[in-house]
Amino acid sequence: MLQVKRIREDKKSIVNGLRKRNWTAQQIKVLDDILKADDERRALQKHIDDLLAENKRLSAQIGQLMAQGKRDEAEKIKSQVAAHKESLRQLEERSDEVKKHLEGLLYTVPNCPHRSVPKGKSAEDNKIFRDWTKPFPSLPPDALAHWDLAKKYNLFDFELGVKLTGAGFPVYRGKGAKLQRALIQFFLEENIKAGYEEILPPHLVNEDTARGTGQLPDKEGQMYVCERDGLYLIPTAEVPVTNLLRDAIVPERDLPIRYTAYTPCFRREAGAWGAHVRGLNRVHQFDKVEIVRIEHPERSYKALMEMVRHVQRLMTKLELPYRILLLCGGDMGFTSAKTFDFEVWSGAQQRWLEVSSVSNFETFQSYRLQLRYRDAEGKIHLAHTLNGSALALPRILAALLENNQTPEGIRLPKSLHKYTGFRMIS
RNA sequence: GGAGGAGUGGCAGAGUGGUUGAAUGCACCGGUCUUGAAAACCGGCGUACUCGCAAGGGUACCGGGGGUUCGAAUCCCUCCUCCUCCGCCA
Repeated sequence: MLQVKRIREDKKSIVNGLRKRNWTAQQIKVLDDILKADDERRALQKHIDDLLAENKRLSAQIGQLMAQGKRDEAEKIKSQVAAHKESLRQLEERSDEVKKHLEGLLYTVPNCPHRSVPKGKSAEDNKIFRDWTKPFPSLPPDALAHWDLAKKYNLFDFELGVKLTGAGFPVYRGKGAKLQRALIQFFLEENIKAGYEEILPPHLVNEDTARGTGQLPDKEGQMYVCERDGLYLIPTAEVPVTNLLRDAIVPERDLPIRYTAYTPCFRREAGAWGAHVRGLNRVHQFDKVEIVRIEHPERSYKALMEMVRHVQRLMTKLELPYRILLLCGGDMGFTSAKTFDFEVWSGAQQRWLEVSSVSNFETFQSYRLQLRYRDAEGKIHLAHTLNGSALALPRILAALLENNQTPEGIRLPKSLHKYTGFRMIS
């Protein structure tokens, strides 16, 4: 959520940002509605506070009069207070309406893209930040897509998943299951080496937590809900991990705070099914290792690049052809100020698959989370939050299987050997 | 799941209807003293919203929400969490 204060003080840059997200002049007018609603909110608040202050004073007087036995005078003041209370009731009712309205408006405004974010309407306008320049792996003419390789080597099974749960819940087995576990281990170890503290969070979260990172109310339809208990299945580790510091004030010297977490991710993906979703390209439950960073505002963009380089190293160690995209305003997520996407080349499908998204949210999340830090002078500021996948497993697995297939079997990259215990799937 | 007890500032812990945003201690920050440190002493030390150029005000918050009252940390209702006992159980 954007801070109203920022809209008030720096409307011009926000307007520019929204234009990058292809907002029309008509849409941008919501900023004026927000300022208007906030003006009303403040005026009401002032009025309410003044009346409350008056009542407080009068109540103290009543206390004194009672103590002195001046009942009549006390009664007179009581009626005065009663009159104020009636006004207060009305003012508070109106104030609640205005606040709700204001919040509703604020929820519709996405984060303001950083000035380095390119304009653009869709994925086609994303800038290639780093391209793959080497030749792609040469595959045999009868190269199989990962879903066929899975059958051939008995690595995972969608039909069984349907039997147990439904479409999009694969059952991994044998070397497929072990490879999955090895990847998780590999990612976690690499992240820990890079200074991230490992977190193993709950996979179900309450409403406050879902609200903290903006899953509620924005993406309610994307989450699985346990209605009876008021809990949500996490769509990403970002949710529980970033919320660790909800309502917290950390000392400046503790920054940056770096977390990494493996969790399964549950996504309803309502309405997202169509072309290109075969096999592991899109599923309802998948595994992901996430990195989260809480940063000083002055260093968050440096941190973003560090995270990009870190994910890059992971890709290199996995020996996978990849490219990095700098997302344009039109393709960026609602909450992000700047995002880099990583795509891996799927040799058999002959297409790029997104495997990581690394973003700086600046204060968009921390405002709602009330995640702050205290500087050397004791002043409190909102921290910047960043996160990225390092990495999401299914498409990495797909690319590993497809790109490394040989007549003898599937060859695994060296960095994984110590985690898998085998070098080939055959 | 059943019975009982408890939730107060970073921590410990007073406070059961009237100027208590909250005693006291510890921790922390600044100062005096000291060659330095410790001890001792003095002072400071919550967050959010809001008014003000500022100095400085105002309001709210004692697990969450609601209620009673002129007035609530204090009384009532409800939910949550923790502890003890019973039951169940990996």
